[in-house]
This record gives sequence, structure tokens and C-alpha cells, in this order.
Amino acid sequence: MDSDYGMPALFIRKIESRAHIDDADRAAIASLPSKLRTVSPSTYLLREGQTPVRCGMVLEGFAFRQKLTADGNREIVSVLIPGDFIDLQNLYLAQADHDVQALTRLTIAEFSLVSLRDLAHDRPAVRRALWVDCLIESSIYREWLLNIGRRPAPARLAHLLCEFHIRLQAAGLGTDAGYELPMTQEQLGDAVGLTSVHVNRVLKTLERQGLIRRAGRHIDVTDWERLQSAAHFNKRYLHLDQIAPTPA
Amino acid sequence: MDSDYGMPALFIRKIESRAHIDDADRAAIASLPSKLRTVSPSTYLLREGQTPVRCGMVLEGFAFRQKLTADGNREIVSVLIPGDFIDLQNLYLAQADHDVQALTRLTIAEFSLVSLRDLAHDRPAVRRALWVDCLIESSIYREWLLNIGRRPAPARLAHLLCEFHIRLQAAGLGTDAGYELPMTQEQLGDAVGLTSVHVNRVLKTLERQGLIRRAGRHIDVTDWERLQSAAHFNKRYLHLDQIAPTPA
DNA sequence: CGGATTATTGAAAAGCCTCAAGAGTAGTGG
DNA sequence: CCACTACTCTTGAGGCTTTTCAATAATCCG
Repeated sequence: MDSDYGMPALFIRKIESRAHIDDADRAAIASLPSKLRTVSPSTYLLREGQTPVRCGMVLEGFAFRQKLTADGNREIVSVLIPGDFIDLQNLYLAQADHDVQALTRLTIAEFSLVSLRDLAHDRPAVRRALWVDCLIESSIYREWLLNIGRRPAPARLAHLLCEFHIRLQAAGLGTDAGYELPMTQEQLGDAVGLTSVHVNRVLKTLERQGLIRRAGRHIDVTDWERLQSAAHFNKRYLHLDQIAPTPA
Repeated sequence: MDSDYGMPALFIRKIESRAHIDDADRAAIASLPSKLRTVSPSTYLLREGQTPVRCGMVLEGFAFRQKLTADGNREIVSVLIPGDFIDLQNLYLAQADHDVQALTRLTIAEFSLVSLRDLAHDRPAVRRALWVDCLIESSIYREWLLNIGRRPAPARLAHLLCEFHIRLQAAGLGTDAGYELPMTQEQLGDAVGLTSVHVNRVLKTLERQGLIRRAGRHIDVTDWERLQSAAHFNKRYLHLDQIAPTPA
């Protein structure tokens, strides 16, 4: 029921990447009551239609947001990595409009919505960081819309791989050389609006062209330049430079 | 340079639809310095890469957000109707990640980002409403991702038509019977990830099936029930019932 | 080790796109 | 007010990307 482990370190790191905060802000975050929870793959953390009373952050592992059509087709609209908020939108929206599901074995920190609202109310800098986080999420949605709506399958998948590469590096996971991507090809397809069969063929093409190499669920980025240009990837939409680096 | 006309009426109406506010909030909004501007169709209100210093709201007419791929393909990621904020994301993001362009002749109210930030800082209820507005925009992006990623062309277009129907009615424009949709078929295609040729064929099919009738840029919804079911449309994602109706 | 899930591959079909041309519509200037 | 021009809409034909269906191989998990 208290702060330890990845929380509040990851929380503070996330907030610091979104706004300048001071020691009082850090103290307020550190004293935010939180509860660790570990769940197995496929566990639902949130279901469409629910009225949640808690909000969580991914500490270890991966999760994803999904929406389903009435006839059962799935679209994965976000992939959550360590440091990402699971359901910040529930801070002020009464009803969940999508599901969140664990992709891997997952450790999360949970806070009550009330205490998080209080934190946002009392600490303007933290509030701003949370808001910025929501805005960046919006920006990523816009880029995904462009990706799915207007890029052919090879560029679309290459773009997704580029995004993971950058985001995982920014989160301190993965290296220049590559990263773990614990998604099945069916899930990849659901994230970019393709079928798993086509994902398989396109990935093999990217591999044959020497842009990536795959080993199980590990992606080696063998030619970052060409991978980016195949995707027409530009990381601006991730707003990583949102604030100036904190002074020494 | 001051409040008149649609501003602040529309602004207040929007805020009231997102959170409960009191008379002091209303007064603060009313005293927000604003400037009216009217622009012709296709005018850019915001360009990707810019660092904006103002924020606007649509008062009359329509606008849209777009993103372009490096090879020139366009995706329209939002359509803005009267009462919508044009660039609320610039409140806290330094650099624009997309363009906003006038769809029709357009009248907007412009505020300085500084004064809007001050308003958000001083008036918690207004701030909450603005935040909620950002969150609802995110929810719409998620639904569009599902729509473009996983629905076939007829359902996809039907869904877009349903959304406009509901949003325009909520904004007091359009009736049960139908509405003006001042978009070319090419723009519709860019909004749902299809070509204008295919949009044309699909619209004619929807018309032949008796779901809609078209006259120029006017859409008559001749069978709302069947249009919704063709789209598997569920308006939950619009979060229209975000707050309880204001007490009498 | 055995069962289930995931990855891979082929063949055929479907949906959507491209190209192209003609018809309608709207805006502009004389 | 008409004619001209530029869009926009419409339609056809053909092609290409992606899907569907299906079967086998590989991998994961208990």
C-alpha cells in the first residue's frame, strides 16, 4: 500500500519528462498511496463500459488498449510500455470507451482516482505533466490514423517498428541494436489494420531487404536508416523534446 | 478584441457540456480577451512544426486536422464543427504535429495561449472542462482507429455519417432529418482512408439501400436505424453524457 | 512429452485502387 | 448575365494489394 520498487521512481521520471517539477512535487508524488499488482498475460485491466475508481501505471511488462467492432473485429489502438499510464483518461471521464489488457506478465502500480485528482489539483506542475501526457497520447493517435489510413502495409509495419524502437529506448529498454517485442503477428496485425498472414509476409520481406532481423519475439534493427525511410518515420509526433533537459 | 457574437456564448456552452461551472467561471470566460477572425476555405489555421501563441475556437463553419505522409498522401484525422477548439493541444505542447485547415468559410475566436493558460490555472472547473475536452478528442481518435483499421468501406463511411449526425445535432446544427456536410468526396476519402472513387461508389450504394439521400453536400438520413446498424455505430465514445444535465 | 498456440506458405478470391474519360456544378471575369 | 474554367462527381475497365481459406511446421507451456 505504499511507495517502493519502481513506483515512485518511474512515476517521477515520467512526470519529469513532461514538465519541470520541484522537490515539493516529487515529495507529493512519493507520498501518493499506491498498490502494486502483478497480473498474467491477457488479464483485463479495464473493460469498456466500466466506471473505474483506480488509475494505474505500467511498471514492468507490456499492455495494450483495444476496441472491438460489434462483429468481433479487434483494433489495438495503443501499446503501453513501462512508465505509461494505463487509464489516465478515467481521471475525468466517467465511462471507459475501450479495454486495456495485459500483453505479457505485468506489474502495475495502482492509485485511487481521488488521490490522483488531488495531486493534480494541488501540484500545478504535476498536473501540467499529466495533461501533457494526455496530449502526447493524442498525437500518437493522430500519427497512427495517418499510418493506418494512408500507408501501404510495408511502410505501416516499418513505422510501428520504428515507433517501438524510439519509445523503448526513451524508456531505457532496448538498445540501438534492437528490442523485445512481445506481440504475436496477429496482435501486430490488429495494431496496424492488417491480417496476421499479411503481417507475416511483410515482416519476412522487411527481413529479406535487410532492414530487420527477427529471432522469436526479438527485433534486431539491422539498418535503422533504411527502416526509417521505408516508413517515412519522423519522431516529431512523440514530442520527446517536450521540455528542456533539467538543468544540472 | 473583446467578447461578443458567438464568443463567449459558444465557449461557455462548450465548457458547460464538459463540467459544472459557476457564475464566477462564466464571468472569467466572458472576460477572456478574444479576437474574431474570418477566413476563406482552405486557409491554414495551423501548420505542422509551428510554435503557436494563440488558440482558437470554431464559431461558424467547418475545419479539419490533417497529417501528410512524406510522399504526399493526406489523412484527415478530425473534422471540427462550431464549438470545437482548434488547437487546445498547443496549450502545453510546444510544436504542432499536424495542420489545421478551413473546410468552409470560417469564423473563429482567437485567444492568447497565455490568457487561456491563466484561465485554466485560476478556474479549476474550467480547467477540468478543457481537460475533458482533450480526453474526448482522444476517445474519438480511438474510435476512428477502429473504424479505419477494422471496418469495411461501407460500414466505415456509414460510421462517419452517423458521427456527424450526432455531433451536429448536439451542437444544435442539423436536424433529425439530416445535415449539411460540406466535404468533397475526396476529403471524405481522406477522412476514412479510402479513395474518392471508392467513396463515390459506396455512397451511391448506401443511397440505393435507402439509408441516406444526397443532394449536393446535403445528407438526408432516411433510415437512421439501418444507417447505425450498417455502421455498428454506438455513440458511447462521444461521451456526450459526460456530466449530468445542469439542475434547473 | 503432449496439446495448444503461433508462424509459415500456397492458392484463389475479394475489395479497393488506378487510370481514364465524360458529365455536372460552381465560381469568375468580361 | 453569360461564357469560361476549374473543380467535383460519376462510371467503366483492369490491376494490385490484401484477405480468406487451408494445411503444415515450429514453438511455447505445463
